[in-house]
Amino acid sequence: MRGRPTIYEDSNIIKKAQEVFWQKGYSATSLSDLQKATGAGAGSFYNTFKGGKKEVFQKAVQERRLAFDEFKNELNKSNSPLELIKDFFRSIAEANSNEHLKGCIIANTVVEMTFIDEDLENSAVQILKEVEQMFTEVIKKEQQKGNIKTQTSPEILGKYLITFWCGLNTLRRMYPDKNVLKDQIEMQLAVIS
Amino acid sequence: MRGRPTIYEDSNIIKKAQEVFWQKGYSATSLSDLQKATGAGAGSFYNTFKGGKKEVFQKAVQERRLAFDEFKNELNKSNSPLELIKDFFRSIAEANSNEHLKGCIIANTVVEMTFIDEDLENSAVQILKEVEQMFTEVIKKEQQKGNIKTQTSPEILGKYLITFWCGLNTLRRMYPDKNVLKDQIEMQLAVIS
DNA sequence: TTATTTTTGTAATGATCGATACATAAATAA
DNA sequence: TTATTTATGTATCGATCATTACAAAAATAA
Repeated sequence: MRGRPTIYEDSNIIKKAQEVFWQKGYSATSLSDLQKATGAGAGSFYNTFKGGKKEVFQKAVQERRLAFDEFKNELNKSNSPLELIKDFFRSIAEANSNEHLKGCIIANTVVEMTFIDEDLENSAVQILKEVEQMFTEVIKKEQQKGNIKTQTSPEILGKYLITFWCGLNTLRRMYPDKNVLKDQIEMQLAVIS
Repeated sequence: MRGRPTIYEDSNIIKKAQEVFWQKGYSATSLSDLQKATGAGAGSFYNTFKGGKKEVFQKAVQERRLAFDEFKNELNKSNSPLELIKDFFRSIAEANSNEHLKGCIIANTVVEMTFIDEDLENSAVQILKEVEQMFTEVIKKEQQKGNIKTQTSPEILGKYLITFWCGLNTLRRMYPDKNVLKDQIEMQLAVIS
């Protein structure tokens, strides 16, 4: 392959940019912020991402979806998928204060981008709906197996969990405290049993 | 009183500015946006609000708190405060699509401002905590009266309701649909009974 | 009337915004 | 070596940012 070798790998730029976007959101993050965080100058940045700031944000969001896909794979292999979901929620309480304050980049994006950028808004909403559907499917199966007593429909329970996830996204900022969150998460998960 | 008469009333500027902030958030709202929305030019704007954009945002948020105070007063006069709270949540489903997409300006602010402006973040968090406390107090009283069977502590149930409120803030954007939201709200309120 | 006070409208400020232009560096292909 | 290709660093773009400066407008007080 010809040409000067790349020193700023795409994936690394996205990773570093994601950290800034996650904390500051889309609008409040400047190109200058991204250049400082990634080390890449404007030349490299726009050579790699013709779509500029928006393209990098999209890719940072999509990168986050990969983590979700991975979790979904684990769910499919698991014998107790509901317990895996519950443990995922429980693990949130164990995060450090900075992670609490950052919250979920997808949920943050839905709140921030509604009247700002339709594309970014839609792709974030889409991901949340996929997560919701994952919840719903697991609940449906577990209900059929008799592992869940509640007769509430899996659709409503799935929406209950995604609503909880989004609510937790704010509660964590109000109380970035392990003990508070732990009790709260346990109480809310008890609804699905 | 001396001097040229005011044609842009403070309260009116705040009201108009609030509408823009509510939709677009703090960072994405420009002074130009505010001037278009309020009609007031830079002269009037900075003559009235020395603190500029931030001061107006603060006042727009505090104005919203008044609505909360009013509700709190109604709660204190009510014989069935819990039902009043539940009806408040139920009324959310009846909002129009634009209102769903706007969500709650206080909850939005907590998500947006975390790493951006400590003052604005803190005042929004403060308001949510006061709402939570209102929930908690009502639940405590109703439990003592025997109107709530659940033995879960009022503190956890209060946090449950504020978490629901914040979760609903995102769910409404995913599904700005009366029927979806109605069922969801009813299910979540059933936990407090 | 004249002086004083306050609000308003407009022009300008310097800073920063996201993005582009372009020369140079650094590799491979011919 | 020389030509070609790609990435990088830097200068700069016009636009917009939040804010300030300032003169004119419009009222009351003297």
